[in-house]
Order: sequence, then C-alpha cells, then structure tokens
Amino acid sequence: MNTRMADHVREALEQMIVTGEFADGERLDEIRLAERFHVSRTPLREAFQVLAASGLVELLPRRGAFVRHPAFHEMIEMFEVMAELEAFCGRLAARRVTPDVLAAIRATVDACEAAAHAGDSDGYYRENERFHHMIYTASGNEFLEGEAQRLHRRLQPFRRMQLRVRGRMVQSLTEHRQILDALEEGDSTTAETVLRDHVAVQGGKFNDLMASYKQSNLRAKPPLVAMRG
Amino acid sequence: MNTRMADHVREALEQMIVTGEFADGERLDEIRLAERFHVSRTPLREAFQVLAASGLVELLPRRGAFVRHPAFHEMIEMFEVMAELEAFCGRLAARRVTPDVLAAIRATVDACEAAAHAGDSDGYYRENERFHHMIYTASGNEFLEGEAQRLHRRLQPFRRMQLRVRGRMVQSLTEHRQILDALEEGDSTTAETVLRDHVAVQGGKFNDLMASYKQSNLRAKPPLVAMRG
DNA sequence: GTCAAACTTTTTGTATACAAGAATTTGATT
DNA sequence: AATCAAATTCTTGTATACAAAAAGTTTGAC
Repeated sequence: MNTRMADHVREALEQMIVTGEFADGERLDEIRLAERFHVSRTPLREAFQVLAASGLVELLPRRGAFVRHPAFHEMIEMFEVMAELEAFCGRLAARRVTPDVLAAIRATVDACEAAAHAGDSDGYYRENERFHHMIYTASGNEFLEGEAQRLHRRLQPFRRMQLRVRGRMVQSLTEHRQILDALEEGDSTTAETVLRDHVAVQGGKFNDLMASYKQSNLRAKPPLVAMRG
Repeated sequence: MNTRMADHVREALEQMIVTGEFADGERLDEIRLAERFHVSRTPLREAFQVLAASGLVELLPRRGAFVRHPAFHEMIEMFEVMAELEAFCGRLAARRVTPDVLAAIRATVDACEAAAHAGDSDGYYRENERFHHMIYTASGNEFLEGEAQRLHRRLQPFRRMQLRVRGRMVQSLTEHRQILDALEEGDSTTAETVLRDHVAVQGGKFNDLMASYKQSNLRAKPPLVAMRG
C-alpha cells in the first residue's frame, strides 16, 4: 500500500473529476480541498501536477488549477485514436498472442456471454474491461499496452454512457466472439478491422453517444464568443 | 513567459535526462539539485511529479526519484507505436488536409531537399521535425496531433542517433516526396503505408539503431539477475 | 571474520510561514 | 450612477521546519 497523501489525493480528485463532481472550467480551491482531505497544500499541489499531465486539469500560472472536461468533438477525436490503437493491438495480437493469454481471452468472452444472458450489465461492463485489457496485453508490446490502457481509462466515463444503450450488450458480445475467432485463426486483418469498428464511434453509436454526452455532467462549457446585436 | 521555477526546473531536468547526463537508475538527489538550480525542494518535487508522469523518471515512495532510460526493446516498442500513429495521421491527412497546410508541407519538403543537397544535416533535422509535426496537424484530429507530438518528442534523442547514418538523409527525403504526393492525390492508403515504413524500425535501420543505442548514454542498465556457478 | 542489534545520519513527505501576484473592494471623482 | 485608482484581501509559488522512514555506521556477540 502506498502511504503518500499526495497519491491518495490525486486518486480521489481524479475520481471526482471523472464522475462529474466539478463543472468544466471550475477552479480547484487549494485551501478548501486541503481542509476536505485533511492535508496541507503541499501534497495537494503535487497531485495537481500529475492531473495536469494527464489532461484532467489545466494549470494556469498564478491563477490556479481548472478542471477541463473534453468538448464533444474532443471526445470523438479521442475515440478515433482509441479505435486505431485497439485495431493495432488486434493486428499484432493475431500474430503474437501466446496460448495462455488466448485461453484467458476465451474465458473472458465466455464470462461476457454469461453476463449478457443474465442481463447483468455491471458484470458485462467488468468483463468487457478485462477483455480489452487482455487484447492490449496480447499485442506483445508493453509500451502499446500502457498507452492503450491509459487512453482507455480516460475514456471510461464516456464508454460507460454508451453501454447503457439497449441492445448494445448483445451487439458488443457478437463482436467479441468475432475478435476471438480472428485471434484463434491468426487472421490479423479481421482482428484489426473488427476491433476498429467495435471501438469506433460511427453510425447509430454517434447519436447515442451525443445524447448521453449532453445529459452528462462532463460537458465542456461552450467557449464565450462575442455576440452581435 | 512562465515565471514558475518548477517549470524551469522540469525543463532543465528533462533536457539533462534526455541528453544522457544521468545514468539509468540514478537517483535524483533533491538537495544537491535544489542547490544547483538555486531553488528549494518544493518546486523541484513538483517537477519530479510531471517527469514521472511522462515516464522519464520513476518515483519510488520514500525512496526517491530514479531516472529511467528505455531498454532497447522498449525503444523498439515505442517506435512501433510511433509508426502506427504516423500512419494513421497520414491516412486521415490524405482525406482531410486543408490547402494551406498542404502548401506548408510542400514548402517544408522543399526545404528538406535544399538542406539535403547542401549536406546540412542540422538543417535537415529541423525541417524534418517540422514536416512530421505538420503531418500530425494535417490529420485534423487535435488529440491525435497532441499524442503523436508527445511520443515524437520522447523519441527525439533516439531519432537523432538514426539520422547520422550515411545515406539516410536522401532516403528520408525520397519518402517525404512520396508522402507529399499521396497527400496531394488524396491517396490515403499510400500515405499510410509510406509513412509507416518511413518511421518503422526495420531492415537495415534496426541494426543502425542498435549500434547507436549501444554507444549512447541512454542505455538502460541490464536487470540484475542471479547467476549460476 | 560474520552477522545482527542499536545508534546515527540522511532523506523523504508534509506542514507551515511568508513574499509577491491576482482578484476584489472601497472610495474618490466625474 | 459609472469609472477608475488605491487599498485590501485572497491566492499562488517557494522557502523552511520538522517528523518519520530509510540508509548507513558502530558495536558487540559468537
């Protein structure tokens, strides 16, 4: 266990930001937060640095730390990159996956199926996370695994929105099976293509995502523009 | 201009690490560095946090900050991801590039050519950086642009090694022309393929890179393993 | 000579103090 | 009442102080 207060505070703030507890552009008040977490400003400010590095807050010199939610178009851009990273993982995995990792993926897809049939969306969510992480691992490129995982984490709150949509779970499961099959057969092109489409925001998914984005607490403030008469 | 000492210190440390002034695994002595930079430990430690976030140092709780150079295989992995990100930028750029950005790319390729013919390898290096950054911009995906730029920056010291190799400059220039042509024609497949091969470490480039890696100050210490009799 | 326990020194993590810059209020002036 | 500058308050950035953990050293038993 990590005993550094700075790390606890960072995790707590990360969670708070990602669950929409702060509005876009809101200033993180050092003194108030220090009291709330029962720490001094020192570890709090160390946490701010890390949050800024991951893009969750913006640090304006001598002004403070301001939370930064992605605008809708930024979220779409992030998903576009995520789709490509996963597609790449799939392409590599089809060639490089080891028997034990493949077995683990198979088990996870089965678990997804069980959750889907039971209508257990929380369970499905959990197994889905495992599935994707294992695809990253299967790529055999640890740096890629880390980057993919980092972006995956960043997109977590938005993905959660998406999975609520009716029928999405069964659709997702079918695609998992296709991906698994492609890996078993070493078919890198299929693995790549199916994974890309699985993650990409396109067709109906675009509208679903837009709808839940607009309802969420993670909206960016529209930029202030000068209006005419 | 940014007046925060923490930022100055971070930049200075980044430069020192990337130019091999510290050995892999070396501890960054807070007190000594604080004296050297004429600051207290507070801004120094804030700098450590962001260096850790970017992977340049590793923070071990209650132990300190240790510089972390990538092992050879890690560097290869990073180049593998870089190649894919650039390929993706190229694919998008072929469809999305705006006339003004395209004109700027054309100008930069011409500048590359001039530098190559003049045998000005520093000039070529500079224009090459500009070329790649503009490809990222041309993708029309600002998040992708940022991520690509971030990784590009991280690989900078290793790319610098590679460009010293004889004949590499002319080869590189030819590929730039091919990429430009593909963008002009909106040929996303060619743009993607040529960019991937342009960046990827493969064939002779692998051996060139390995040779310069071994000579450099950026080697990782081989992990300590127990030896048998 | 080796090992371990007790101690000393060094170093990290956090609290606090304080100066300088930003925001806000006040008050004078129009 | 609106505007602007001086004064005041608040906030950030950095230095310093201090407790607790880790590393290093000494001492003593075997």
